[in-house]
Amino acid sequence: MKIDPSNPADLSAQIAGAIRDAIIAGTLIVDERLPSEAELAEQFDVSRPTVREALKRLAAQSLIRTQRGATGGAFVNRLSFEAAQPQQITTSTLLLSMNAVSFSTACEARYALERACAPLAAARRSADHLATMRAEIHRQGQPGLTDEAFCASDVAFHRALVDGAGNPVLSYQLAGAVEAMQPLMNMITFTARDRARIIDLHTRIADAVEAQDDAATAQGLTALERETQALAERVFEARKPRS
Amino acid sequence: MKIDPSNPADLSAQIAGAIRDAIIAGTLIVDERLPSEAELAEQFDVSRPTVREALKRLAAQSLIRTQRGATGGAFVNRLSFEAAQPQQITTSTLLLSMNAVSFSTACEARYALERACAPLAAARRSADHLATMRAEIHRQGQPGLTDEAFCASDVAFHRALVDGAGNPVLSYQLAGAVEAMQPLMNMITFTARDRARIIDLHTRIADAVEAQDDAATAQGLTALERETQALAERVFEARKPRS
DNA sequence: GATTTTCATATGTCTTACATTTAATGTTTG
DNA sequence: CAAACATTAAATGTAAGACATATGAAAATC
Repeated sequence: MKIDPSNPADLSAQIAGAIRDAIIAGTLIVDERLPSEAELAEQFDVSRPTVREALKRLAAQSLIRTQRGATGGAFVNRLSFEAAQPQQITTSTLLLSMNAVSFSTACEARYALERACAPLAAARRSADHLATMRAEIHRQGQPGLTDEAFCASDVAFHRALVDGAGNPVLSYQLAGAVEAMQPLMNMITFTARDRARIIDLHTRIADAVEAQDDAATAQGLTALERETQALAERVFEARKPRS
Repeated sequence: MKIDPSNPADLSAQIAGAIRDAIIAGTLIVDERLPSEAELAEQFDVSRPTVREALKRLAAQSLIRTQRGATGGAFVNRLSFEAAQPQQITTSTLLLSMNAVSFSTACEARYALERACAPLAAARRSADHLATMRAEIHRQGQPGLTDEAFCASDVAFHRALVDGAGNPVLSYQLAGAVEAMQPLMNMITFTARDRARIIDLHTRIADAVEAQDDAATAQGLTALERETQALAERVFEARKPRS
């Protein structure tokens, strides 16, 4: 692991990159302890603050954790799906909000990905996932629910569907797509009639999953996508004249 | 934006979190300049190194960039799909390698997601994407190609397929799933017969996409998934006795 | 008026120091 | 002898000050 002092890039970035590469290459194993900050500083021939900046960069990506005290130090993290998911969601959310991605594009991606889960979810759905879906449908029908709470419940419903596929890799990838839609959905106001339609489609999807009918599940999702797209179009169209 | 000195968490982590929240909430706009390190240090009542550690955390996530010089400082980044993709790929790769995700699970997720792109890719594929797919198929047939280069070409082929869907959100999400499979695929040795079968299926898929036949595209992907799963099973089975 | 020089400002880095946490070690005491 | 307590050492966390360096803008010069 070497760095180039003549490189215009920050030393801390170079050091972080070198350690990251070592982790990816398997030179550094999970739970292995890195040399102490002082030792790293000597190895790379830089000062301790510079090493610390590099370690913070890695900590921000959950690649390492640090522990104080006598047997403390920096340890290579076992990157878990649970730890990676929040970051994935944050990044996805910012990507949508900063790049003027249209509602339509994001919605298309989300439902395309969910349809990918339909066959697996239909085949493997557990009683647990079904119960969650039913519970969220029930919550969505309660009067006095704010639009925001309705959206949150919608997300929970879809995550239960995705988790029903029983594939952690799928769940991880889709968490970003599903959750990142929430801020966009929150811009929409749902009339009672809108909610009724959505709840109806949710019920149809849950029934299809319970019956292990993958085709019907996919059709339900497609219908829900159409409904959502049309609803968004109506809402955004109605707001346009104001601007 | 406030931090709690009595919080057991690192001050730099708290500061990074506060700034990150401000970016997500829209309090800090894209390309807006943050206060200088010295000013931030005063605002949060911490030292400059602590502020710097916080900024490095944010830089590691591409949320900010820094510039030296008179009009320099830390600026809120417009998070682009191009910048987010490498991180997404790194994370996905590490997730697979560190969590003992089976080849079968990762493969299932990858092909499920790709099938989600099939209808869109069939409908929108451009001459450009088709040309890339054909070129990669041709490359895969060349003699003397190493297994690693064959895998890299395979990834390029599938990325062209995904990009053909013309949805940046989909491309971003799938980049992780497709690229993260490469290290796993690299563990496989491809016989000439294996390669011929895969190239044949690739051709079938490219033909289907060109003909804008979404059903045939999905079927081709399913056949390719079966082929890949069977191949991996054979290879891993053959290696087992050794251990 | 165009070019060069100077200068102010901000980040990048180093040095030193002290605070705090934590486990291991040593010591005292019942 | 054992358990509770105090000590110590090692590591990270934080602070303060200094210097190096890059860079845009203003001032001086031709």
